[in-house]
Amino acid sequence: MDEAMRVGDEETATPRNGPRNGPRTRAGEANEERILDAALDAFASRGYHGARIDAIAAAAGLSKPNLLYYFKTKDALYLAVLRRTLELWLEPLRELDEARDPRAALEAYVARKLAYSRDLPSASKLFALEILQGAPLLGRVLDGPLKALVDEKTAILRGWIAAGRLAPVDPHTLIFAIWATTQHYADFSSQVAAVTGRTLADEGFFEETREGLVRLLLDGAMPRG
Amino acid sequence: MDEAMRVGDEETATPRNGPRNGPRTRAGEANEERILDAALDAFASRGYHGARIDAIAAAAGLSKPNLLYYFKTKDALYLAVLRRTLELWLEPLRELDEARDPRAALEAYVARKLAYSRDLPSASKLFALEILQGAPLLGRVLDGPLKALVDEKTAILRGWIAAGRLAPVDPHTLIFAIWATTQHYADFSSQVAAVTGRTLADEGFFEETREGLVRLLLDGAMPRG
DNA sequence: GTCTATAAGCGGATAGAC
DNA sequence: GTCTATCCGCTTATAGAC
Repeated sequence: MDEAMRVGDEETATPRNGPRNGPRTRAGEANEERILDAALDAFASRGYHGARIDAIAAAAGLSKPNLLYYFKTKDALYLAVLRRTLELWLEPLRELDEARDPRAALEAYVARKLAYSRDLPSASKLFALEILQGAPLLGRVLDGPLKALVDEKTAILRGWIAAGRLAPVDPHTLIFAIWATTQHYADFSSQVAAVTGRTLADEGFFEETREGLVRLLLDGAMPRG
Repeated sequence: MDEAMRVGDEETATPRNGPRNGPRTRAGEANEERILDAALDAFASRGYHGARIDAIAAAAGLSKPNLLYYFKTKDALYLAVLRRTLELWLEPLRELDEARDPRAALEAYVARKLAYSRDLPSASKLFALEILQGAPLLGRVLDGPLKALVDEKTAILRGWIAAGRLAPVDPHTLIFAIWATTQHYADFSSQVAAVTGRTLADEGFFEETREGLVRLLLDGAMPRG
């Protein structure tokens, strides 16, 4: 993997996510989308090195050379997948709203993140794999935009704590706990399925889990009173 | 990767973890240990396909053919690493003790798991990678020994709930939440470091995190009273 | 047990016709 | 834009001397 070009380096990156800058047809656009979808699944379930471009091409209904017409290298394809998924990944935290009631705001955030784990498990796994391996390509996103966003939101949490509207929990610990618990159901779905026999696709399990996480994170496991 | 032989299939597996059944010297034992240590780091940080056996050999201070004298194939080496780490991984949950006070027992479990994330981050990452990719080799461990262990412990939690010593939280949700939050600091250490600037190796951060997780999981984020 | 040298095969990437 | 055929480097694994 060419680590010289990272996701954060928008200047040095290909201007468009796509492979070429010239004119493109609607059929070409559609192919690109299908390739990116197939690549997301492949990279998420097998990792960068484990993914095979001929398998991605087959899943997208193209030949291997034809895929490489759209994305010149495996690296470029991986980068394009990462970029396309990035905004989606950062977005839920952005919605954490100072103006709302703390309980309602945190409940909504947990629900949003858990729905993301249900609806886009491959995206969650892709970022998990990338970060697990030291975030070679996402590094600058983590200590740039992500850190800035987290700083902004921890300030909101601190304000709530100062106002007595939130218990004096460490804001980073709380945010990490919400990420970890909700993403767990996507990233470790095979383990969750092995232990419980259920997945988030099961609507009842989703609702029980959402309710259970909210109760646990907001009210704790010890009896109140 | 040869998926025909899984970690759970002890019958069909090599009798010893090592490569040969015959006599082995103390130097040979030491080499095996060094290989397994190097292999754990490599597989955890680069994944099965990304790990290179010549790099593992170099890290262990041997030539590549010499490593292959100890472990005939890359697959056998990966399997041996997974087996050696398995017991260590299952052990903390075993210690969750019905006889103890629920609060003390859960505090101890969180502390144990967090210390594991600090002391053996590669082991945590290795299992995370394996489970993330669908647990091709650990599958039978998850729905066998792990499920049995979890069933046993959820029964304890249910007992505590029935006795009013624990709030009515779903036992699976609680166990998953403890796993997810504590393992997060090992598996996503690069993200934690990017956002907070600290790691569990920092004793102050470890203690704050342990305290913070215990407070959050046991007492919740909302003010009591 | 350990090495140097080499075989064997896979998988990313290219050539070039259509 | 899409394909068939092919190249070539890289990595696992083996041969065989020491």
